[in-house]
Amino acid sequence: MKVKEIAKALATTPDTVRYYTRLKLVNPAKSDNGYKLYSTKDASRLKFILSARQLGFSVDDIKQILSEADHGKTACPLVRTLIIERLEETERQFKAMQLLRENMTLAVSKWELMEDKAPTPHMVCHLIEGFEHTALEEDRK
Amino acid sequence: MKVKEIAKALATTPDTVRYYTRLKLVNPAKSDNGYKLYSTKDASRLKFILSARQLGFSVDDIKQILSEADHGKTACPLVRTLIIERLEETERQFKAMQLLRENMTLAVSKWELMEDKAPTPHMVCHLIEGFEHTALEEDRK
DNA sequence: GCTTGACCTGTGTCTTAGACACAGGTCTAT
DNA sequence: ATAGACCTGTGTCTAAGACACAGGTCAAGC
Repeated sequence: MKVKEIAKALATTPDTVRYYTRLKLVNPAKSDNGYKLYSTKDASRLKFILSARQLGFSVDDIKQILSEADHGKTACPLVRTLIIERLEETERQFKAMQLLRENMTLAVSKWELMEDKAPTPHMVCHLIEGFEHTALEEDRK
Repeated sequence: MKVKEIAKALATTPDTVRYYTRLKLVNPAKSDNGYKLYSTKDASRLKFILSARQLGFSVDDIKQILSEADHGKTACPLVRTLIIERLEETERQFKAMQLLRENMTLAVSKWELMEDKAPTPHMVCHLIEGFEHTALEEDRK
């Protein structure tokens, strides 16, 4: 399969496939015209990479995992370590997102309340101006 | 105030303050020794920037908002547009995080179940190998 | 045989929001 | 006078691709 074909088969972009190929995470064969030819083995390797990416692993993590696996090691202990790290990181980010979402929703509803008040021109915007203070109050707690 | 002082006062880093200064989001005065001097006006401008960043606005968004405000415009309509975009984006990311979190937790518990099974050496790791399939099954739905 | 268009190649640059490095100038204290 | 802590501007680095560009290759139609 050529790059565009395999990209479509894996529901990703040719650029992404080329990127992983550049990093030598996959090593496709080359036909004599110079085109890269991806085998089904390459395909499952790419599938693995894409899955791991979805799980939040960095490309660098994946590089390590594949490297261990390529040298005959199980890679399970490494994956164990990495996934625990990832899970913690995800949890942290998730909480941050939750907070951000709350803040935004709060900000929007505040802004709706303020909307029909007379605008004070020196404020950049009631909304953020308002949020700013609440944020500071929060900080002081 | 000099850069390190104002950074501490705003609970951020000197590098961040310098970054915003480089982008001309703030324009501190300069003392004759060449040092930048941040006034309380600069401070509240920076506070605004930091708050907006916390709300998920990009630096470029903020640049636009401040530019409108600096030209005497209210900037409220712009902020209205931007915050609605941001909120949608946040919601999207939040759902993605939720899914990622689920996937990871699921993956970890699966992996714990598999742990005492005999390891099959050709697998990179049961965990991801397993996830890969469920992910694919999900995709086919 | 030739052209056109769709594909491929490698390489290089761009993005975000800062972090970090570096060479050199400046302040304060000893 | 000199050490140490600070400042300056400028340049480079990060992650994970996206995009651009110059040139090579293939299949179809004329």
